[in-house]
Order: sequence, then structure tokens, then C-alpha cells
Amino acid sequence: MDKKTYYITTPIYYPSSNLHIGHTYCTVMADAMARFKRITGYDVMFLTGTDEHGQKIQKVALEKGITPKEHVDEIVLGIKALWKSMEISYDDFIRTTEERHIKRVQAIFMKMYEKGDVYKSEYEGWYCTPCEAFWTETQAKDGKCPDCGRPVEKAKESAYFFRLSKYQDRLIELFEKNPEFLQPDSRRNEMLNFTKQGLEDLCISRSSFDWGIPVPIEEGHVVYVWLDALSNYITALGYPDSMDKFNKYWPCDVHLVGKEIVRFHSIIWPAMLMSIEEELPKKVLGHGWILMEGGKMSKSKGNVVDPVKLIERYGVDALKYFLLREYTFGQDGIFTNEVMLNRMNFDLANDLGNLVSRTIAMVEKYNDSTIPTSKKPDAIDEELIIIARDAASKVEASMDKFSFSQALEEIWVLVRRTNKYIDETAPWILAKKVEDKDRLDTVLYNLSESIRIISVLIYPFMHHTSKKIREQLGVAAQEVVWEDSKEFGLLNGEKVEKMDAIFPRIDIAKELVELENMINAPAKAEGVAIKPAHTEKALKAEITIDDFDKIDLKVGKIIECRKHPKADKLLVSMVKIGDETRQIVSGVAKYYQPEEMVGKTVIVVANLKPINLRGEESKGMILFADNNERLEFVTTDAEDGQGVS
RNA sequence: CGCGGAGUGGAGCAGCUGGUAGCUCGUCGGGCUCAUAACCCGAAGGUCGUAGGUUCAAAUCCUGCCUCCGCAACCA
Repeated sequence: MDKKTYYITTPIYYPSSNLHIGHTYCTVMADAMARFKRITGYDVMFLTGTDEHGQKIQKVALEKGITPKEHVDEIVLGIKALWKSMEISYDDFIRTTEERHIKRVQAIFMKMYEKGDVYKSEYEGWYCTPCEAFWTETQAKDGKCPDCGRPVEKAKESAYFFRLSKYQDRLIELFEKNPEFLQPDSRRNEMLNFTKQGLEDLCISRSSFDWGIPVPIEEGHVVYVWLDALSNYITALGYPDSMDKFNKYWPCDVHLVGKEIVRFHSIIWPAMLMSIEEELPKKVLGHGWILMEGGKMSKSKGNVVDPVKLIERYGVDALKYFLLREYTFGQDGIFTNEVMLNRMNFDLANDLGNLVSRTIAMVEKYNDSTIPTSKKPDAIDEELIIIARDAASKVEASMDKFSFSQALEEIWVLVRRTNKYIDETAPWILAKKVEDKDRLDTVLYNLSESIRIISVLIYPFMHHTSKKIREQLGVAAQEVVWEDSKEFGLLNGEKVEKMDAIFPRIDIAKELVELENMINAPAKAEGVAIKPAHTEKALKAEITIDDFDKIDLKVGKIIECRKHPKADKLLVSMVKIGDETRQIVSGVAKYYQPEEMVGKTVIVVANLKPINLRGEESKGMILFADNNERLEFVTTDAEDGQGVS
């Protein structure tokens, strides 16, 4: 009989920039699950990949003077290198620029078109002529292009639309009748509400740029992001022209995605599948974000953590362990170096590493490096044995719920219990009396067995460590079999060999300083590199002295300040500039109280076009220094009213 | 009434299909010396944001309120 199949996916990542620990987190979870399913007897299909089309990619490539393909090839190389160093065990890596994907997306498009779910209309958005780019309402806030800052205008282009609205009722039914489909529940509620508010048809083609999959029925149009990207989950299986894998693995067991793209995976994607009349994925899981101290990780904040550096320093297993153990699935979590190092030291070095070390050392010392047989059981052994034997099923139960953290915790219950067992039985005392030799042998045997079981249990999460333990136990040659973790009593006279500590203890205080230095050192532009924290923003385009001359800077003194009555982030200041006093609104409420503003002498852009901000006029702009975390006054000792040049 | 998340011992979190409040770190005291100055035991410390409600019973379900954090609307 065929094995049960298990199909798991990560999102396909967008290679406009390098990946960070958040992507790594998601992929590591998928990998752990894939490995766990494989070892527990499933035929696993684990898919990841990259989403390589779109205007942004095209633009960046253009700026670099290379073709979009060359650009993404380079980045994909880096991503694959990262997954290699993380030892991600994907079965397939799909790139949306691959021929197999392109022709299949076109086929899917046609299916939807023939079904009558695709129609031609006009897409209206904010258009920036110099950039040749459309922006959405929110992107083009204040009527300016988010890229170049020049004004945008309403414009239309003809485009194809998918009748998403048609599937609204079926989606509502899906959320209401299958609570398992989308987890966690908070996300499901969110999507249910969103759907109930009414779905708009989805624009699925563009004609304003050409880096994409050509729409089969009209030249000059390319398939727009979601149809292209989401389809990867089935095009990778050969749909619709080479159906072997598709028939075998579809419907997908789980799409693992970040909470920010739950909407696309739980609404648009099922609707697409309904349109082409295929089964829906069994489950969409939205995980939380790893946040840095002070907010979401982002390149502009410069607080991106580089996984490669961490692997180099601590090894893949330690990093994976930390990511899986520290965070609760679906919940956001905070990343700090200290939290990470604590985990590594306490759980890995102190508990597990030290346990292996002391056990092997005792077998070496007290029984000539040979694992003895159990000769004289005692009631006190029972508790350990029961915990050891039952650990596997507890891990299985936790993994069923995607509770990686709890699964590892279950293993550590055994680790700690084993450490405790050593204290309870005190082998070093038994070793002093000849008549206690049988008892000593039993204790050593039970310890070795516990470690053997641990080596199996951690295999899906940390296979290197598993192997290291098994080498020391003398069972490295044997295949790792999950079911063996449920049996207590398999070891039989193996020779042990003490080796280097599997997790050396880290001097946390010292390490924290070094990590800090590392981050402050200039980062090299290499493969999947890190952006250092507190990096300065890239310089804007060069201007001439004439351009600068257009700006009229004045020294001003803030004489009054109050909160903006209708905006949380804004403060309204009265600024005295010589004889004149004018009102200026600043977005600094997050950093300063109105009282703190009063009395400051500041630099003001005096000839900025006045604007109305939520009902308060602002004539000019107060300059602040921005270090990505705080805004500081740009102040001077000069008298107000003076010019600045 | 924009959307969403969170408020649990000093810190970080789990528990939230209702029934003695749990884990890791930290603190204090003790034990041990096989081990990576690791390990083990014990103690102190929480009326689970707040006010009501449902219930024999609520951190756990419902309602109101307060605070914090993302995102969105305004950061000229």
C-alpha cells in the first residue's frame, strides 16, 4: 500500500531584497514539519520557491543596468544558499520565471477565462508618469509617487479582472463550516468579517509593465501578481498538463504563511481553485512575526537580523532550536540577542549538552566505555522509563497542532528528568562499592537509553545534534527510526566514545558585546547579507546648488505647542520667525510632549507650500534629525528670524 | 464607533474545548561533584488589566471600560 502523503508549502518569497530571519522562521517551521512527517512515515512533498515577476523587480534591475532575469537569478542564488546553510529539506523549489510555471499559469488563466470568471475592464489607480508605475490609494498617499516623490495622477489602463465577488458566499461558507481550514481562529474571524463586508473583483493583469507572464489572449498584458504567485502551489505539481504529482499530493495539507498574506491564501486562492474546479487546500496556517525590540523588522529601520551570521556562530541546530522553541505559533514574538543566547545556553548547553557529556563520561569511567545491561531495576527507575517511552506520542500530539514549541518542551521534560535521575541515583557513589555494581549498570543503562530516545526525538528538529549523540552512543550506524523512541531497552553493549561538547557554553555577556559590534560594523554586500542596524538611509538623487537655493531655511523659536485635536501623531506649534509667527504641524507626537517643544530654537523650511493637515494649517516644516528610532531637534544658538545657508 | 493583537508572580511567556495558576530566566537558601562553574532540591513572589454578567465553579465564556502595541487615516 502507498504511504500517506503530506504536502506542505511555504510562501514563495519575493526577491526584491534579501531574506531575513522572518523568512527563515517560516521556512524552518515548514522544514521541521516536513522532516517530522517523513520520519513518522509520510510521503512528503515540501515546496518553497520565489515569486520573481513584477514591476518592482523590473525597476530595480533597470537601475542596476541588468535584465530582470539576471537580477533575480542573482538573488535566487543567495536564497538557495541560505536554505542550503539552513539545510532546508525542500523537495522542489519553484521559480515563477520557469517555463513550467509560465505555461501552466497561462493554462490556468484560460480555464478561468473559459469559465467566464475573467472579464476585461479598466483598472484605475494613481499613475506616476516618469516611473511608469501605478500605485494604490494608500501607496500614493498625499498624491505623490512613493518611489520618486513626484506627483501622481489618476489614470486608467485596461486590465483583466477575476470575478472574486462571485465566490463570496462559498467562501463565507468555507470559513463558517470548516473552522480547521484557517488557523489560528483570530485570523479566521478576521477573514470572515472581511469577506462579509463584500469582495471586489480582482485585477489580474497589467499592461503598464511587461516583466510578467504574458496573458494568452491579449498581447501587451501580463498576469498580475496573485494569479501568478498563488498558482505556484499547483504548477509545481504539474497542473494541468502533467498530473501525476498533482493527483498524488493535491489537495495540499497545509500552506504555511505569514499573517500578512493570510488574506490572499484564504480568500483569493480558494476562489481561484473554485473557479478552476479543483479541491481546496486542507489548511492555511498564519504564523506571527518575529519583531525586533521597537517594532516590526524592516530594512528601513535597519534592525534586520542576518540568519547566516547566526549559523556561522552557533550552528544550524542551535538557531533552528531557538526559532522553534522560543515562539508561539500564530503569535508575534520579540527577538533579542539575549533571548536567543539564553535559550541556547540553558536548554542546549546546560541541559542537553551537559546531560550527554556526563552520561558518556560515566559510562567511560565506570564501565570501560561499554554500555552495560540492566541488571537490577528499582522502583525509582520507573518514572524515568515511563516519561521516556511516552515522550514520542506527546511530541506527535503537539506537532499535530503545529505547536513546535510545545513539542520541543515535551522532549526537554525528558531531558530534565534524566538529569534529575542522575542526582537521584548518584552513580558516583554506586561506583565506590563493588556490591552496587549491578545497580550502577542499571542506572548507566537507563541513562544511555534515555539519551538514545532523545536522539531520535530531536532528529526532525536537529539532525546534526542527533547524529552527534548517536556517534557518542555508538549507534550512529543504525538508521534513525521514529518508532524506536517508543521502546525502552534497545541498546545492547555498544561502545561509547566521548567527543567534543555538542553545544559549548556561551559567555553571554561577552557574546552580546561581540554581536553588537558585528552589527555596527559595515556590512558587506554579499549573497544573503545583513543590513546593519542604524544604517543611514541611502542618499537621494544628487541636486545642484540651484535646487538647494530654492529652499528657504529660517531659524525659528517654538513659542506655543499643542496636540492636534484630530490626529494622534501630530503636534501643532506656533513658531516665531523674526517678526512673523506661523503655525506648523509636525509628526512628532510619538516622541515629544507639547511642553517639550516650547522654547526650542529650530530650523524651519520657511517657503514650503502650506498645507492643511486634518483641519490644521501648516506653513512650513520643522527639521529633525532622524536615527530611525527617534527624532532629535536640529537646534541652533542663533536668533529666530535668521536665514540659514 | 477604521482593522487587528496584547494585558498572568521581578523579566519573558504558556495555559484560555471552564474545576487545585504552570514553564524558563532572575532572587534567596540548601544538596552534589559524574558533567560544559554545569546538575538536583527547597523557598519567597500572582485576588491571571478593570467592572459587571453566565455558572455549583472562570485566567479560561459574555458585556462595558482602561492601558499598551502593530497597521490604516493624517507624520510638509
